Amino acid sequence: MAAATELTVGQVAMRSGVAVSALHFYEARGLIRSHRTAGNQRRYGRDVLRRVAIIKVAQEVGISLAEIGTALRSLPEGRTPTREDWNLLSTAWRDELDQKIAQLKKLRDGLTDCIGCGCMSIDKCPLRNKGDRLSTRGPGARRLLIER
Amino acid sequence: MAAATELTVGQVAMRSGVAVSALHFYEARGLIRSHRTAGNQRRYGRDVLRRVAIIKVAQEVGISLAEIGTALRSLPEGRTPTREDWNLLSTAWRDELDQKIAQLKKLRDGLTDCIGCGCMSIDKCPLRNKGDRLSTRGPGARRLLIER
DNA sequence: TTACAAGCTCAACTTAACTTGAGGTCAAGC
DNA sequence: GCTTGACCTCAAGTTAAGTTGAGCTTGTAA
Repeated sequence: MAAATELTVGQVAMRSGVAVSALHFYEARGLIRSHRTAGNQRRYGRDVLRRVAIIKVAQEVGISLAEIGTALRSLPEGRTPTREDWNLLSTAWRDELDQKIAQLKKLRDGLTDCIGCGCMSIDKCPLRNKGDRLSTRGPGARRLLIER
Repeated sequence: MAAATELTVGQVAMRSGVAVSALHFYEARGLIRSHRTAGNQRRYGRDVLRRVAIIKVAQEVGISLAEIGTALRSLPEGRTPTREDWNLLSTAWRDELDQKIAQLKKLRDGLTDCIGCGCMSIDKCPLRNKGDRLSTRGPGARRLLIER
């Protein structure tokens, strides 16, 4: 057994709780990186664990992998994320979360107001006409809960 | 021009703001209904506008079409939704919304606590280990923001 | 040295919610 | 009577985030 510093995909999967296939996928998307052994197998530095942790947290916040990738790649020199970097990212993501919460609250309040009114008029219901339209932009599936 | 009571798909699309193809789609999913002219074209009663309005509001709340369909079909006798029905649905959906908001708040508070700590330890970070795991259940795409 | 687990690649499948396109019909004005 | 726009059906495409499987290679423990 070599120095305990290098991890195989299986080990990373185990320790991070994400599937091997997901790690392959993240790598293809440029979210994590590995080098290869002579036999073409992936080996990861320990920093990959922190990266994966960041990815998972960001996903729970509702950030897409594409955005996460952009954020990670925008770190100066593409270096391993430090405490400082994490501060920046988590602050930004917390702000996004705050916005989403605010949006949902607005919607809930509208819904609360509307209970009992039963109007649901296409033209007059405040729920339907107020606020930025989410839909109607380009093809493909819609973002399920909220657009930015 | 016949009595102004019957609407064509195009008219419903216009007045409701959803695409004709989406209306076809909703009909295939059993969310709305139509009858056909001699020439096999769809004609809708005005109640379709209220139904579509309900669908759109529910979607903004983050309810899936499948759940919306179930809710609509569970209305006694499949009748046109009344004020009463709308009350029931909107109350239930508001509660769901409340839960989602609460969940996001928990996440945000965790994120806030973690800012500055920079730990991101897979094993120790409270953000990573606390709370119900969302992922890891069955194949296919994950619900983007929140599982129920 | 021989199993057998763990890796590798690449293509295809999954879900949700629609959209797009092809190929053909219906209706209404000129 | 013909052209034009609105309709119709059905199949296939789109996005996100992975998973699943086939077919083949590595690595390691007995």
